[in-house]
Amino acid sequence: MRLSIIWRPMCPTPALTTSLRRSGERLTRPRKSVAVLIDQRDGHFTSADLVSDARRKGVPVGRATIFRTLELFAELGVVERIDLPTGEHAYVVCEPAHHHHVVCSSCGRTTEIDDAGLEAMTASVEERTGFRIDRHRIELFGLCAECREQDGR
Amino acid sequence: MRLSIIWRPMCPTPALTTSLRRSGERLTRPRKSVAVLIDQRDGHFTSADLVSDARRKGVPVGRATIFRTLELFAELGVVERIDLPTGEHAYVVCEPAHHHHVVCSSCGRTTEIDDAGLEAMTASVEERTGFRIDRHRIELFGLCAECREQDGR
DNA sequence: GTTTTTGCAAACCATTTGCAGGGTC
DNA sequence: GACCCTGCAAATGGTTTGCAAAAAC
Repeated sequence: MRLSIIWRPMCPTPALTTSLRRSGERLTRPRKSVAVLIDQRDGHFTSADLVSDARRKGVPVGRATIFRTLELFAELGVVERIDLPTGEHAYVVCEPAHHHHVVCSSCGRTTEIDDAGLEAMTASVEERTGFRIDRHRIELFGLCAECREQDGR
Repeated sequence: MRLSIIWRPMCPTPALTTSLRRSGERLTRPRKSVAVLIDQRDGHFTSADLVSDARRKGVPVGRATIFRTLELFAELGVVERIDLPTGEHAYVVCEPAHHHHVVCSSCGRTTEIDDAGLEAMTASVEERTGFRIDRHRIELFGLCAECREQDGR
């Protein structure tokens, strides 16, 4: 006798899946699976992380689909691709509106920050350089409060 | 009769080569060649750019050496690796001290900017998030004055 | 029923590495 | 002369792609 195990996706946090619905993208099972895998992550993650998560948990999603779904989520603005200081590419979940992150170098957890004086900064740069700034990449790295406490610093 | 053409490096802008001398690194001909290739560039460039420049100009430098030399220059702080909005990796020449760039999306030229209110920004973020920031990546993209003028905007 | 998405494997591309020979100090 | 650097070609690792089968609308 042979048991076939059907993997059933848990209900993912709405943010990722509703963004699909709202944008008219098809809500397929593999995409839901990727959403679940992302939700089960804490902090930033790489595409390779998701691939191995999927394998380990027996979630039936192909490598290519994970890449394609991450790209899609990035287009929708619900995840963002960031570049770690090491040069690795990683992703973080985020609100479509905000786009700056503080990343903990120890545990990898991220916090979103709002403007935080960016407006003033770009205005100052525009004035002094003659550039007109239209996009930016700002990533801050450091230790979060919890990791600082654990490390006793 | 067969003419063999010996490629002689032009004298590169001091910054790159003196940084080698000063740090005790060997001043080899391939490294000088890479320095020249970089000097002949305007704006940011990729490793692939240098490889094709070298091939086109008949400069005898191996691909691996270009990568190794770029890594070395980056360690010395005379070039910096940046990540373009497209996700491509590129390099820009820079002063060892400053580390923020404004990159023109049209012509690729970069301008270095000093602090520009960053201190205030990180202080504000530290206070509000509990993180202690120890490194950051800040890249601003936009149109430089010249390109704006040409485009009539 | 039409159109989109998936999964696989192969292709691809930038980057790294091992190693023997050559250059620099 | 000792040690470092170079070049080649092969290995690598992440990401993309072509295509037929499967799923979503």
